[in-house]
Amino acid sequence: MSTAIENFVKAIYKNEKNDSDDTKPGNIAKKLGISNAAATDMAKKLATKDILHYEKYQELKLTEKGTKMALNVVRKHRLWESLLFRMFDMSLHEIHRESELLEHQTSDFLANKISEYLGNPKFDPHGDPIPNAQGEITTKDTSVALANTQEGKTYTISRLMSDDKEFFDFCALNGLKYGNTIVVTKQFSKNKMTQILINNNTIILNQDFTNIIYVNETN
Amino acid sequence: MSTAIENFVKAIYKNEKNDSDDTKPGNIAKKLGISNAAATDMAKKLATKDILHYEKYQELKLTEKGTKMALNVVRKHRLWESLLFRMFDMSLHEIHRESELLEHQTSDFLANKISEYLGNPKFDPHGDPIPNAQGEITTKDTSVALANTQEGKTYTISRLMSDDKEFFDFCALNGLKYGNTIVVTKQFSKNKMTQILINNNTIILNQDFTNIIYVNETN
DNA sequence: AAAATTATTTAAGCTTACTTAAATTTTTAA
DNA sequence: TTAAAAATTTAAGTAAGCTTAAATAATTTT
Repeated sequence: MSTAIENFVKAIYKNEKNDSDDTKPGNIAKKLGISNAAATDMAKKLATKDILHYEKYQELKLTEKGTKMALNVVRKHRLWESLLFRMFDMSLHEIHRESELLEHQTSDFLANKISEYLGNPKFDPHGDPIPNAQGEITTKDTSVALANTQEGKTYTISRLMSDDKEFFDFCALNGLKYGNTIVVTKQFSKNKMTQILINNNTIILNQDFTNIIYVNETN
Repeated sequence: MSTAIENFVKAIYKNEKNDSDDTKPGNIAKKLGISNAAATDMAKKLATKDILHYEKYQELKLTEKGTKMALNVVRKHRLWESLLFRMFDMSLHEIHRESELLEHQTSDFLANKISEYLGNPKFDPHGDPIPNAQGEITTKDTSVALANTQEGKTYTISRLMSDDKEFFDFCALNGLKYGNTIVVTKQFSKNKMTQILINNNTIILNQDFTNIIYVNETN
């Protein structure tokens, strides 16, 4: 499968999984930086290959085959991120950028080698789950967005769901890192901000960030 | 630059460097598995980009710019081979196969990270020199093809110049490995075969192999 | 040195993955 | 509920990187 197709099914998969907007061609086009027309064309083509269901003006839905494809690409992406993060001194943004390219030129054979080398990890450095070789995600995700946490409780960071360099720079600067502990000291519901304590520093995050930082309550 | 262009300049570079046949479109086409017409088209296009010199019916010659491009791709290829060989249990053929894909999706940034991690190696697992970040090969190659060695002398293997699985399988089976020591016990000049002693085994190699196994005399 | 062979080039055409512009449908707002 | 806005689709066109077939030039053989 071509890089264009892999990116297309990946975008649908991620949109379905994480985003609130619908899975119509326009939204996928926006994420891929292509025209709506191109997205419609691609959708029609992939429908003939039984990769997704396409009906005029309706949302795009991956078939089982399409979902497998998407998960296979996601697996390679997250394995690369894990490997690059472990081996080299690279930021979350950098590992993402490189993995975005490498994922399409990685055989299943090599992906398995990487996975094995890393001890078949279940999560990447962003806290995102890594599908296994069969395209299954076996972990269950109990984490919640920081926006939905409760004042006074303690949490550990489980996912940093972003591709954005500025966000990751901010995270690195403030110790916001997969596995680290934070205390939610105040929720400003009206202003949609959250105050947290991390590494003895108090910082206030707005919703742009509290919606993409996921945490688990500590027991 | 596209994968097609990178492979094209790489093929010219390798042809000039290693092979005896001329660098006309037909030979490049053969190596890339494309038609002669496609090779001619590509050559004309690259000439307009100052990547190579093209004159009807003449050999293709890389410009300085084109040579730099080729060396940059070769560098990435050989760095990937070195990394995969060190980290995973993969054969010479397997690391080649995977590197052939990864090389085109590797930023200079990542290539430098890999090089640094490996201690800026000067040779890859085949014994081929790795160009530095400036596209220079700083080592000088004093090795000779096994076909041109002298009876009774002892050599160490310095390069296994092939992409072929069967050849590498043969090498692995017989201890023909970068750095290993062999004794040339007999040259059958008439029949173009060479008898060597390796790991206490005597084997006779024909010219297909003695032309691509390079060695250095031991002092 | 002419004929035969081989290689290169030109020409026309194909597929993939896009584009822009116009037409159509759906959704939103008045 | 109708008009306006927004999104989707269709249509036509482009560039890259190929193909095959035919024309042309170079090379080899006799």
